[in-house]
Amino acid sequence: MPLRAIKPEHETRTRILDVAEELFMQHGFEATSMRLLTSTARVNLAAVNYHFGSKDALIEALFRRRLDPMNAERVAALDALEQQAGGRPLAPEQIIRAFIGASLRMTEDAKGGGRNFIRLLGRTYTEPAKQIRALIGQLYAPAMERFKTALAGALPEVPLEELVWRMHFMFGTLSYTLAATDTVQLIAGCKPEDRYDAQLLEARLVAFLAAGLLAPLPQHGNVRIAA
Amino acid sequence: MPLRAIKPEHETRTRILDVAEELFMQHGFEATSMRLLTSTARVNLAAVNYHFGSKDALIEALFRRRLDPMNAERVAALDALEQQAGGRPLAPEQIIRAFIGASLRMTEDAKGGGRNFIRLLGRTYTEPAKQIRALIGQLYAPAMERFKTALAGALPEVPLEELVWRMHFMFGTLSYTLAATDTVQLIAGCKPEDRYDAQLLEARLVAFLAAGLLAPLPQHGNVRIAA
DNA sequence: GTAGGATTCAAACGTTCGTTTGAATCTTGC
DNA sequence: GCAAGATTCAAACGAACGTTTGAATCCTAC
Repeated sequence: MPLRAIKPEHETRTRILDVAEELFMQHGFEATSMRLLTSTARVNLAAVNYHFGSKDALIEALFRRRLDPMNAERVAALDALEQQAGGRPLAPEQIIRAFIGASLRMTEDAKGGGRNFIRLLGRTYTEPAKQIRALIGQLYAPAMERFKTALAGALPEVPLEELVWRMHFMFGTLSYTLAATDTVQLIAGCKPEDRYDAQLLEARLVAFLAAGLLAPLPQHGNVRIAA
Repeated sequence: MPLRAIKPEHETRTRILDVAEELFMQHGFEATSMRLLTSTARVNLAAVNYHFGSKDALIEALFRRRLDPMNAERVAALDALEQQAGGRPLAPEQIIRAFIGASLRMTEDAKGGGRNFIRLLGRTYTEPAKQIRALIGQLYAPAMERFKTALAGALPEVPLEELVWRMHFMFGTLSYTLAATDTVQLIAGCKPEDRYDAQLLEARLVAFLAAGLLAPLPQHGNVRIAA
């Protein structure tokens, strides 16, 4: 067979994962049937159950394939920053870039399906199914802890409890921005292609988030003071 | 029938809507079957189709019931602010409070189901089904335009294109914060009851968002300058 | 009290779902 | 080149889905 160049190691598995990323992003988990998925991927209906075990296991494999490297990249970026700073405290902007950069870079990977995954991921934080949220949380936890420590060092004047909330806000801004595809156009008629000028979007996000993280502490009538 | 105090006008309709709010929030639209819904609401299986026409029409009625008053409240709050300001420009914090106040007040309505709705709404911005997103956008559009104008007046130094993105970020922060129920606990072990101290949460959100909206304009290597 | 519209009811409709099965086919190691 | 494992295939499984039906029941107005 001279035409077959190289034998793909796990061609069926990979093709299922790629198509699942796209269809789950377009229609959601529940609304994507195995029949549509397997026919789109040009594999047999039973292939998903053979290679992954079940639809749920496919979803889990899908997240693990992307999320582990992405969070590893985040932590590595943070490590590099801290090493080259040599003990000096990092600027919050640097930490923010280390965090959001991995996501933004993946949105530029339209060909490889990375963009599909990022948009799928953004909507999954609010996914109803508990097990999916639990998986996401589990895959994120180590990187989260790492960034919490880093931000606490960069923002010593922000109490830890407040910082946790601000990280939460940051997380929300990022995931919503990357996941919502058309809602933004309802706020205003922005040219859709701007969304994928990742460089400009990153600058906008960093400016907004850095200001938010560094905001003066909130004053509230409640006498509860951060410990 | 002395025991029946008052005849509820649309008891079945209302009970279906209330239960739908709760179940859709817990399990999502697709995963909530009509059989579970109607049996939980203690109505006949055919009641949804009789009173609403279909499951999709029920979803639409559910959003209309809450979203129209909520956005009307937002606009009214903004009107009141501008009237009492008498021509003087508003502070961004005031506008933010007018926008997020309606949502936060509804999260305190645990009894009436408002909290269910807010959490459901937050996850619906990224809902896969196009028709649902379109409905949400349509119901939001007038209030959005109103707040865009108000913020543009309060932030004259922010170019309109940048402002639209920052509103987008604000929207994401709010919806994610109100929708995500347990993801925050993965960032850090924050006491869950804090989430529903609406007063404290509002102060935190306003501080974060006001700083973000007022942030210095982003500098990016790209020479594209806001028009 | 009785006609007539509104509502509720149990039952069934046809469809689609995720998964399983067992044989057929391909791939690999010797 | 052949046994053995890995993979693919067509077909079917039982269950659950949203919706429809037509009779039964309730409510209201006269």
